[in-house]
Amino acid sequence: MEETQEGALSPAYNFREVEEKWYSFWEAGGYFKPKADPAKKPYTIVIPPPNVTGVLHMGHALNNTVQDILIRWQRMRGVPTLWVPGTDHAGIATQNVVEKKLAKEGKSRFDLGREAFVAEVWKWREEYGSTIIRQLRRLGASCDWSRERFTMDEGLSRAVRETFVKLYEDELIYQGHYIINWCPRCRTALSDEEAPYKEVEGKLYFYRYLVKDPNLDALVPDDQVVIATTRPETMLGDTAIAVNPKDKRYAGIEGKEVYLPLQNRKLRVIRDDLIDPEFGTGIVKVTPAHDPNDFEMGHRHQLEFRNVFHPDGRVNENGAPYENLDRFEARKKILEDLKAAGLFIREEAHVHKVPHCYRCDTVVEPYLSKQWFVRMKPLAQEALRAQKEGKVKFFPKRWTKVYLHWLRNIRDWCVSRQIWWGHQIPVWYCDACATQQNGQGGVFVSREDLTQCPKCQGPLRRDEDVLDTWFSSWLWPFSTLGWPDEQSEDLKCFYPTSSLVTAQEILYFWVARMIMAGLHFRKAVPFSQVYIHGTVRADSGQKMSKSLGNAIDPLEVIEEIGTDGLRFSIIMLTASGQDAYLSREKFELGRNFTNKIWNAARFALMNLEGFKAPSKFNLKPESLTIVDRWILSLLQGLIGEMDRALKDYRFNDAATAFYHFFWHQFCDWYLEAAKPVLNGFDWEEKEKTLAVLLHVFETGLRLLHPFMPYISEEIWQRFKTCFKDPGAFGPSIMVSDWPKAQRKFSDPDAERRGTLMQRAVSGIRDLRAKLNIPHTALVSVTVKAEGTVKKDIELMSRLISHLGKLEKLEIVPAYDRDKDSVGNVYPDMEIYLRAGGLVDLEAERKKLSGKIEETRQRLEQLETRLANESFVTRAPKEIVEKEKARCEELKSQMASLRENLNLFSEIS
RNA sequence: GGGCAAUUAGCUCAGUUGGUUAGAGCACUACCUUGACAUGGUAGGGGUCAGAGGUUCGAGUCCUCUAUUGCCCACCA
Repeated sequence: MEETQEGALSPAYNFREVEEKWYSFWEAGGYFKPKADPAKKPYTIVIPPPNVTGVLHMGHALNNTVQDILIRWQRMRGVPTLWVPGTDHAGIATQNVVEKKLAKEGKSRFDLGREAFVAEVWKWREEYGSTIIRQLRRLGASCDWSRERFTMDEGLSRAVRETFVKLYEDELIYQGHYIINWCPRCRTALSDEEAPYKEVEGKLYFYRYLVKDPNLDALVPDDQVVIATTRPETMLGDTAIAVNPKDKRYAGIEGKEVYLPLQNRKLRVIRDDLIDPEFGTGIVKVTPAHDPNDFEMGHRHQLEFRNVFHPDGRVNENGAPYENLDRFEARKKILEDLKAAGLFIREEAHVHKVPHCYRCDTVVEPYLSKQWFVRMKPLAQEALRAQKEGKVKFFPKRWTKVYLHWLRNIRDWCVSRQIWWGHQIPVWYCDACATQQNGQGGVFVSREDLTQCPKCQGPLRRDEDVLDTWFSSWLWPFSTLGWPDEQSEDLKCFYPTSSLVTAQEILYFWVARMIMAGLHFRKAVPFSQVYIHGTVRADSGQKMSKSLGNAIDPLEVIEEIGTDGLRFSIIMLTASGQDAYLSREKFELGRNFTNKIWNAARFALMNLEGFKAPSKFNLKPESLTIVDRWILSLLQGLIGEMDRALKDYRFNDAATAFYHFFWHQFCDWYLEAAKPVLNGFDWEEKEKTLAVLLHVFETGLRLLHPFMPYISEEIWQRFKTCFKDPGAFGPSIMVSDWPKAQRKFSDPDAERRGTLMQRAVSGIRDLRAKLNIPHTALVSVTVKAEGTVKKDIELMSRLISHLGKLEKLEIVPAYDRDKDSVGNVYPDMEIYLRAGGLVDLEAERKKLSGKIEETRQRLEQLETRLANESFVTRAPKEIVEKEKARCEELKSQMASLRENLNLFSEIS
């Protein structure tokens, strides 16, 4: 850092250098690691592990800044603090990335084979997987990097294996045929949460099915049997048609022999409550293998399940003559053929919702296949019980209801995925033993890899599938701490963790499942508080995302204005739990504030040159001026407010409180008032002012540190040299004490008087500005005030240089204004400025009349209220007293205003 | 269809259990390069708190309804 001769800081703040310097300093000092103290309950956060494929976006920036604030705050409070970092293997996402890379080389994963492909993914992870970790450091995250975990590392793999086996033993995991969401592109199953519905403008097609005409002994189109569908291609898998049992229109329909067009297959005719007679024609084609509702009907009525698609979405042999056509090609062809056969009636525009793959946006196909499921009801029951006992608190509270609703309506979780990157399912099959125990004989679930059948020693076949990514994520709060090793020190010490900070999108995916896993495997909720912050959106209201091109890259912002500026902006702009709408310009807030702090520090250090204060602030309030007592009292209030806000996860309130205090009280008023003292020659006064200034600034830096870690450290380190015993402050601000409010400096009277002083000064400035009196021109001011007010204003007027030049300041108990005066009238003071011939009498008179009218109305309101008996008897006493006093004030104010108005009238 | 939010200054949003004259940032207007800071200072303008009713001595705040917007959930083929 370049320094001027006077020893002040260089004018421009070199955040790049500062940030790099202090982050390595902290890490080298081991401050990110928990300081063990058996007497204290630790504070722990596990990071929501970002995808290894990820790059830091604004959502991460917000999420991790919040966590870092909590961690730094608790650490400074003296609590042993642990923030566990790590990354998620992100099954499909990562596999996609590597597959894309291979595609550029003209290869597919099938060319490599499973083993080589997985090796390729690991290689990719070694090379690029640490990008986001590096970026988290750049953000200032004070994670304990020595405990960094990865959802596929050895320990976590063991946890996953243990979990699967345990669930199997508890009969909470089973294999079943089910309609699942199938992505034909990714060729894997998706959970309901991974297949969000999107509104699509489709078509509803109407066409006739066939019946057998006994007279002709031939199939003919039937005008009675007309169905409506959005997906004609699935008719290849139809095995029935259905109508509502109460639908009178189709009374005789069961008597008909109905046949499927194009394939001329006979269909059953069933009646089912599910059918809405109002929709379409009231007749539904039933495709049990390709629609979730039809699947259920299929079971109810013992229908045939006829699968007509290959896993990649092409029609299979059951769909002849459309075999090998893509599903959408088949749709076209089938419609053409229906038209050619004269069966087609019409089509309607129809907007409906269609599930899409959340990774690749392909239309998801409901697909009948064999998958592994976790039975969720019993797990949800445990979670519901825990919630009843108030074990987990959500911030903001409204998420509790959303969470409970989901738990109460929970459905089984399909955990198998047909991809290669992930935890392979620990299940082995022995074909030889398969026929025993009703076909359940050949299935072996094991903690250890099996090489031969435990029963017949024959060859085994391992289940090809891997587990859903969330199957490792839901164990994260304890798998990262050493589980399943119950003797792990970390597990004993840090589980359950304290807070979980996350976005609303993964409440079901992750938060709810973690709670269930924690309760089931560890008999304790994984964390006691969940803070759910808002989504970061672009100014337009859209979600910020790279694909929409509206993303603001946090790293670019950091390059431009520094980490502290980014952190402060994003926190101050995000109300607790509300979505944040960000644009490039909004970060100017943080940039400007950084600049302000830096310059205030330059000013302070310039003045502190050569000054040495005792490490403990030991001045007595009685020995200080009203200005000192005022700022000290505000400081105590700030500490209280920030503590309350942080406890309630109201980070923006904490940030705003600090911002307002530092800029608009400390800089605008205290530093300005300090200037004349610091430039004066009263050494005793000067020393006291410096001590207060240093104390307030240093305390402020500690309050600021969780929000803006770098600049607070940089300035704090420089301030340290201004103390007689710098060692008393410890090596770094991040391990210094979080400020505690000191009651002896809390002084409501000083605060009241301070406000009054500010008003007097502003009032005088206002008059100057209105009359356009240049700064250098002498003016004479008369203030009507008494008692301490008089003294305070005298003091303030001496201190604030921005008042401009005063010829004379008179503070008098009463004032007869003359024709050259112009005034500001407040409830507790009147300020007049003698300004030669500058006064516009007419305007002044108007202004005064307005004020009188305003005051009269308010007085009237108050008097009516006070006349109201129920107000006097029911309202709290202090409110009534206040109103009474206010009435008196207004009365005298009115009298004085009238007097002045009369004066004006006399003059003219 | 059900649920949850939101609606306050030109814009983006605060407003903790109801209690003096509803706040901030940005934008705007005027003046100011004064020895920390023009990424700044000083002062100012701008709001029938979405609408209607109700509870209360008193409502931006509580209740009901309406309107608009957003999000989540749900089996409309």
